[in-house]
Amino acid sequence: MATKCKHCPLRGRDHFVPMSQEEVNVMQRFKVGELIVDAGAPILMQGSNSPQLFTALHGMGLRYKYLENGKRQVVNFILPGDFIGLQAGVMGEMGHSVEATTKMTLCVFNRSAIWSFFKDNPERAFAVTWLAAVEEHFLGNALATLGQRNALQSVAWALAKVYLRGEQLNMVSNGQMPLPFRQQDLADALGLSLVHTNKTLARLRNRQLAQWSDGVLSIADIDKVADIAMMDETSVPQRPIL
Amino acid sequence: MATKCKHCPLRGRDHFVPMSQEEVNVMQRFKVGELIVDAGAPILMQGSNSPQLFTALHGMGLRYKYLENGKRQVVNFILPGDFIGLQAGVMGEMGHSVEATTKMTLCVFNRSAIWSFFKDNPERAFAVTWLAAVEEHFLGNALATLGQRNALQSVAWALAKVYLRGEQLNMVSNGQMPLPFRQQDLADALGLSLVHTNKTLARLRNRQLAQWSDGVLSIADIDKVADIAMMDETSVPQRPIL
DNA sequence: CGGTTTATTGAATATTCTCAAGTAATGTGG
DNA sequence: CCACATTACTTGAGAATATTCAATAAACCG
Repeated sequence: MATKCKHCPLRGRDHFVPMSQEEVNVMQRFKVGELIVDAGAPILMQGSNSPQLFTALHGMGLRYKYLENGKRQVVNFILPGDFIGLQAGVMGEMGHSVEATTKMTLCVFNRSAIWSFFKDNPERAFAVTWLAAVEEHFLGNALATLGQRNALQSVAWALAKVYLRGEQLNMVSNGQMPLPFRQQDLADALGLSLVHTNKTLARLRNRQLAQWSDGVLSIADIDKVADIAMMDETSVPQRPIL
Repeated sequence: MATKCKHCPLRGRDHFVPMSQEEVNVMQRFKVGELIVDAGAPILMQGSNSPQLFTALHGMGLRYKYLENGKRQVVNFILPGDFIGLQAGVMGEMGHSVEATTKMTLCVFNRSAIWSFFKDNPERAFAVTWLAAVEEHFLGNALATLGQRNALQSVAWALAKVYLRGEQLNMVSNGQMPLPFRQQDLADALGLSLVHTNKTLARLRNRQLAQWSDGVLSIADIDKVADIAMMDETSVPQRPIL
């Protein structure tokens, strides 16, 4: 029923650091099952102390948090290979919520086993830290976007970023990739209003730089978009998977 | 000359997770020296692959990154106990720069030893991951600030946040703590212009909520400030030190 | 004592937001 | 199959928030 780690659909993609046979076996032992959720389903709640950790296998989702005034900050888009629940895993409490945007398949790990996991598998422990560092790196860039880029640069940055991630995951063909989010999700990720996000997307579309409609993102010249976005790193290094 | 880990000035403070004798010994072996830098000195450069990792012992600093257009995003203020260089340590490259704002004393660790450190000391490896998760948690909140709070709420959030950190470090007395940064640093942290930051600070001052001048932050009623800031968590959990 | 940095304030400008209205696509119950 | 509700996207216009420009004051430094 559940996918075997040795047949993990993610491992083949060149974006990920290769795993030894032994590491795959370790992950297989740590994995306690597979979770399939429908679009719209909540996976983790902000403030919760979930007994489970996940790796996204298929589908897409959102990390977000709500403020008291009802405004929502989208922290990141979740794509296959993303690790979910680290904060609860080590600190005991999630700083944000996670929900599925499309139907998703998730690898399920047991939070109570994380300590023995660390003790017995230093390579895997290092991989967990690596992923945390990757996320920290991303959030620093996102912060710079909200703080220092204007709307056009922000939207260009977000689209280019997700496009580059899509490329690494072999989701891009003919300059197109699936991006099944709403404009409101992007607006909440960039701290822009829906209206302004919409108009900014229209500007990029009119300039023939990026088109995003019906859940499909299409970028003809990624370098031009990255240029508008002032992205310093248009290549993304390998990272491990769990 | 160099501070012995067993006499570390940080460990006494109740904010930090206690360390066993054995853990202290491990840190002592991992520690290769102490670095003292003057105010204004660079410590790590964005994009660099530093051979060293640090823990701040005394003094304060800044994490920041520059964009191509010359704008600067301050990612975080560095206070004693902060771990510096994790990204280079695991990914091989820093996503931001670090510089000293005051004279600083830093514990120095050897990056090349990090792997054996992980292998031989799972508890310490777990602590590193914990710190990474704490930073990720903070950055998520910072993102929500830049994205969803207005200037008054943002400034209130930043001041309350640093004040609470100061409390944990026993730096607060009589509602006052040292905060030796410039208004420009705060502005760059919140994605606001210097002028607007200045005027917003004046508003908080006039309302007798928070005063920050001559490098000293003074908050009479932290709950009121946290309230304006819509902070959900006014208590901060313990965390490990390295 | 000039030169530099930091903080402060006013005024004009620009960006972004909110409000409002309308379209298109989809789904539901009668 | 149609009327109606719902959701996502689009566009225009006025309002609010924040930026830029400019000038001044205060503190610090060599």
